[in-house]
Order: sequence, then structure tokens, then C-alpha cells
Amino acid sequence: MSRVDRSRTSASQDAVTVDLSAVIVTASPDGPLVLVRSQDGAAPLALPAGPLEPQHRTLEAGLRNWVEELTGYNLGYVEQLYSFGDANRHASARGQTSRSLSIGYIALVRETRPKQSSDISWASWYRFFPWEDMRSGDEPGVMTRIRESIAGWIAEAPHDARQDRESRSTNAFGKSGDRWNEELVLERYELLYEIGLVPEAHRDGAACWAPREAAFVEAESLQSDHRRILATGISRLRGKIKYRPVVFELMPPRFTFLQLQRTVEALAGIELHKPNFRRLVENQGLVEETGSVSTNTGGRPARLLRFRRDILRERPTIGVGLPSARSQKG
Amino acid sequence: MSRVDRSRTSASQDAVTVDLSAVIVTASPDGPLVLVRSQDGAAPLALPAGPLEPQHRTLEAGLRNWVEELTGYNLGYVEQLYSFGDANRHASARGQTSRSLSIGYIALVRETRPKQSSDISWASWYRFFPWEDMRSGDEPGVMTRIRESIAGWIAEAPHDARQDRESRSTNAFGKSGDRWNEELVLERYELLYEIGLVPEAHRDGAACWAPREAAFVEAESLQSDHRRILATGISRLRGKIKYRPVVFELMPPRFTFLQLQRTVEALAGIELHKPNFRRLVENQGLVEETGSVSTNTGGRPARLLRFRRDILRERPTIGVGLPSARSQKG
DNA sequence: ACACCTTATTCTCAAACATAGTTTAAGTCA
DNA sequence: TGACTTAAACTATGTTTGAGAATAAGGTGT
Repeated sequence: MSRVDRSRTSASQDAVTVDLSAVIVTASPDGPLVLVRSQDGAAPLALPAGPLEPQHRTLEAGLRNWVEELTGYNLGYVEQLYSFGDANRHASARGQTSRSLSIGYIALVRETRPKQSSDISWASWYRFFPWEDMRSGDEPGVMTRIRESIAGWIAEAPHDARQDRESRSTNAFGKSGDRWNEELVLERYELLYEIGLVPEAHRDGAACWAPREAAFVEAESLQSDHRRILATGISRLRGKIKYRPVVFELMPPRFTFLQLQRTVEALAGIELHKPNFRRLVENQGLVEETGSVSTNTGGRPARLLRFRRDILRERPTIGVGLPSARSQKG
Repeated sequence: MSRVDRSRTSASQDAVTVDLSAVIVTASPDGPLVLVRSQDGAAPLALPAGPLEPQHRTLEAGLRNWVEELTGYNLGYVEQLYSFGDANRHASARGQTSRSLSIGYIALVRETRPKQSSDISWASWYRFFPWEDMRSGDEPGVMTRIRESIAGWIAEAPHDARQDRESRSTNAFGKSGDRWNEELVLERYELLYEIGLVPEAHRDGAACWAPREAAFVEAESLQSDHRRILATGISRLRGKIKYRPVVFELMPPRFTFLQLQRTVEALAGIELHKPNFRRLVENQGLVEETGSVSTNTGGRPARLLRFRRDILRERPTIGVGLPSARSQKG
């Protein structure tokens, strides 16, 4: 048997439409920004997305095409994230299952200039995941409140579910005081969703522990499952900077060590030790000096660096190295 | 505008069929095996694949369903690999672009019992990538021949392309004598394809350096782009074992240190240092003793171990650790 | 000029980890 | 018993990391 037998008129294959969604990231002095699209009325923001069209030769080409048309940005680094395809992702009104497949991408761009089209704008990605920004510890107290709620959720569990809830929460959020694994963005989001701390309008039916009156975490939502896609994107990016020099896609041509460090910190959501960060980047041979210095540092002038593009050819598996989620025994 | 406007009858969306392809892996004493399907006549082997059907609630559910129906195997660990979607992946006979989207998965199973259906069988994945098995150095001399061909390909380059070819080859294959990065399976395959050492029947049009008479590397092909999917799967698995305890999905309930080591070596295609491997696994707390020993080792009996399932809850980012692709300076 | 602020940059030191052995233990087989 | 095989423990050495102290080099205000 060959696949050709099962043509698209066959009963066994339903109508499928394919969306390409993009998490388009840039870095600003204040943190990582993601491109969002505002919709009519009070509807939540959405990631830019568009249908796959016949003239697109490959999926990635389709995405680049669509994004450029929509936003005018020229995508630099692009990577496929994940394909989502729940049967009822956009259930058709006629009760027929019209499956909508959505392929998520993450893309990095350098330019931040505002766009002409008024429904496109940049938003800090921490607007949607405030708890992921631990650069100044738990400064606004978000995590304190979250940990309290989690403790309640664990305490309320029926006896046999207690240990499961406990271990899932330490897995996602670490033990109180510890640094957590910054890559588990999706796991944390889904746990908070399950507990009911981040309600989602579009999936009301699901189980929800917290009473409606409980103090929710103040976090903005996104259309349909775009928040999951964004979480996946953040997670992927946080993982990738450790072993590939992708941060430089977000840096200007010339930058100082501190600027580079701040960008990495913003992406990872944690603070880093300055001398160690410098040593790591230096030892990996990721940058070279330009000869000039930046005088507007507020203190001693900093040397301006540039990314050594040739490094990409020499060694594929290097990155800017976070504190390596050290195996914290015991 | 909403996405609903663009229904599947719209001219801008062509007919899409979705295939789910699976790289189903198991471990045997002789190395990693992958499930393949033989086709009519002399056609190359194929990965098991099937169309996404309406009753499947999620993509992964569809895959599990399909594979179980086809092979009877119950998939354990399943992970989405990548979505491939070239416009003419299976060009329809009528000249119409009927896009075929293919979503690749990797799955691990423990059971190896042969199946009733005669067109399903297990094959060592090194049949398709012989150069990836460096467990006994370059014992059959494959890499020696490959390096010679690469040297020729570099020497033959027009002046301006010389350096590019050189750096791409050191990137993929490392310098002669060095250990290469075992994750770059796809990169190596594509480089060899470009050089013409691993001809693919299905894409004849592409550029090919080596004359047809040149000594090709003896490697088996797979249907359409299934070899790329397999390469992606191997790469993903080799990466994953370093930071997640996925090997245990391939191990029997009780095993010795050496069995575990052999499995990891088989997947990674390299040999490991015995005492160090043991220490690493021990320190990570991945295993616990069962109390019994295995006496058929040929020497001193080995303690039988079992995987500590609770570790999954405690610490998400641990694995069985290859020699960590050390940043080989210089 | 001087004290004093800020940030940049270099050093130091110990703990953790990895690499590559060597040595000892505990079985089987002839 | 002695030879052989694999298991398991131990050792020595070098590298990487985490945390902090010390020093350099510019500003500003007096």
C-alpha cells in the first residue's frame, strides 16, 4: 500500500488547515520583547500567525514570507519550535471537526523600530509570565504568593495525590530559596494553570483548584494557545543560549561585556556573576575587541566588542553559559 | 480579520495531508535498532508512518494509535521531532501542489519480540549511517575513506569556496584524530550527501561532486526523506541522554552497570571509560541496587541495578552524561 | 588637586568535576 | 591451584566553576 491511495478525499483524512505562528523576539534595555498583535475590542493579544500558502516552498519560507509581509521585519535566526494540533483547537461552528494544525516558530530580530501598522507592537514577555523574571529576586513578591498557593494546593490534596503534587511542584519551582531550572517555563505555566492561578478564558472546562475569589497572579493572557507557544519559545531560547551563540542575534554590532551580560540575564530571568561571565565568554573565544571604548558607562569606560563570526565554523557547540543548573545533591 | 474567514475552500490554502512518521528505537545487545517497514519489490525500507485521522484528539495520540495498530508495540517515551513540509514532498500526478506535511516523532520501546506482520522488522540504525558508529574506532575503515573523499572535495573547490568547505567539514567531522560532536548526525549526513558519497535515489537533481564511479560509502537508504528524519532522531536522542534519564526506557527492569554503559555507548556511537561512567551514574543517584547479582558476566558477578523512578520527580535535568563534548580549545 | 562615586577588569582560592589510569575483589574454567 | 575475566574501589592530576577581593580608570563635586 502506498500513501497516495489515501487521498484527501478519503474519509480517513479530515480537512486540515495549517497555521504558522511565530514568537518573534528582540532585546531592549528593559528586557526581552515579543511581537504581539492586538485584536478587535477587548480580545487578548495574539502572536503573529498566518496560514501556510501554496506558493511557499518550505514551512520556514512560508513563515519568513508571512512575517515580512505582516510586519516588515527581516527575520534573522529562525527555528521551528513545535507543532500543535488538537482536534478542536478551533472547532468549526458546524460541529464538523475541522482540524487546525499550528506550527510554532521562534525568531530573533535585532531591529525594534515601531511599525506603521497599528495593531503590531512589542511587549515584554514577562507580562505573560511575571514569575519568570527573577533578576531581582522576588522583588514584587509574586513568587511568595505563588508558593503560598502551591502549599495550599498540596495541603488540600487527597492523601494519595499529596506526594505527586509535592514532587511536581518542586520539579517545576525548585525548593523555596533554591534557584529553579529556568528552562521549565512550560511546566511552571501548566502547573499554575492547573492550580487555577492563571485562568485562561478559552479553556474554562478544565479542573481548577483555586476559588474564583482567590488572589490570582496578575499575568496577561494571549489568544487561544499562544501562551503555551510563547512558553515553549522562552524555554527553547533559554536552553539554546547555553550551547549555541544565539544571543548575538539580539546584540548590536558592537557592545560591551555588561550589555551582553544584561541581555543574557534578561532572557534567562536570573542575575549572573560578572567576572565569571566575562571569563566564560572570553575563554570560549566568542568575542573580539574592536579597539574602541564606550564612555557612557557611568564609570570606567568599557571596551567595545564584536561577535567573532568565524567561531560558528570552528566549534558548533558553544554558548554563553548560564550557571549550568548544577546538580544540587541532597 | 480572523482566521475563520480563510476556510479550506479558500484559494489561498491548498489541500494538506498530514503524515505522522516515527523513529521507533529499541536497544539490543548488538546496538540500537529502529523499526522499519519493507515495501513492495526492491523499494527502499521506510519508517512506519500513517495519516493523521479525524478521531485522533492530539497529534501524539494519533501517532501512538497508529503505531500500536500497525505494530502492536506499546510506545513508552514519545517526543516530537520536527515537522517537514516541502511543497513537492509528494507531488501529485496531476501537477497540482498537494502538500504533504510530515511530523516526525521519536519513540522508545523496551520490547523487541518480532512481529506477526511480515513487513515490519528491526534494523540497526548504523545500517543507514555506518560512519556514526565509532565504538571501535574506525575499525572498518569507513571514516578513512570518507576523510580522503572530503579532502578531495576541499582541494577541488574553487578558490573562494575552499575555506567554506574546510570549515564545514571540520565542523561536522572534527579534525582527523579528534572525537567529533556526536550530535551532528544530520549535518554529517547532509555534507556527505552534498559531496555525493551517499547518493539518494529520490533527489537526483541536486548537485553532486563525486563521479558516479567513485567508491561510495556503503550505506543503505530509506524511502523519501525518512533518512533525514532518522538522522534527526538519532541526534535528538544522543543529545537527550546527556541531560535526561531516557536510556532507562530502553533497559530491562534490572541491569548491570556494564549493560547500561553498553547501551549508552551504542546510542552515542563511542566508547566510554568504565570507572568514570560508573561514578557519574552513581553520583547522580540514577540507580539503586536490587540486592541480587548477575552471575553470567564471565567474571566477577555484577550487582543488578534498577532505575530510581523517583529521581524524575526530584531533579529534571540529569542524564547519563557523555564526556561532555569538552570545549577543545585551540 | 583631592576625595569619592561609578563601572571595568584582573586576580585569587577553594570546591566540584573530569580524565586516565592502577589496584584489589570475586567469580568461572581448565 | 593457577589463569582468566569482569566488577568495583581507589588514586593522582588537571580543568572548570562559584564567589569574592583587589585594582584600574573614568567621572563629579569641593
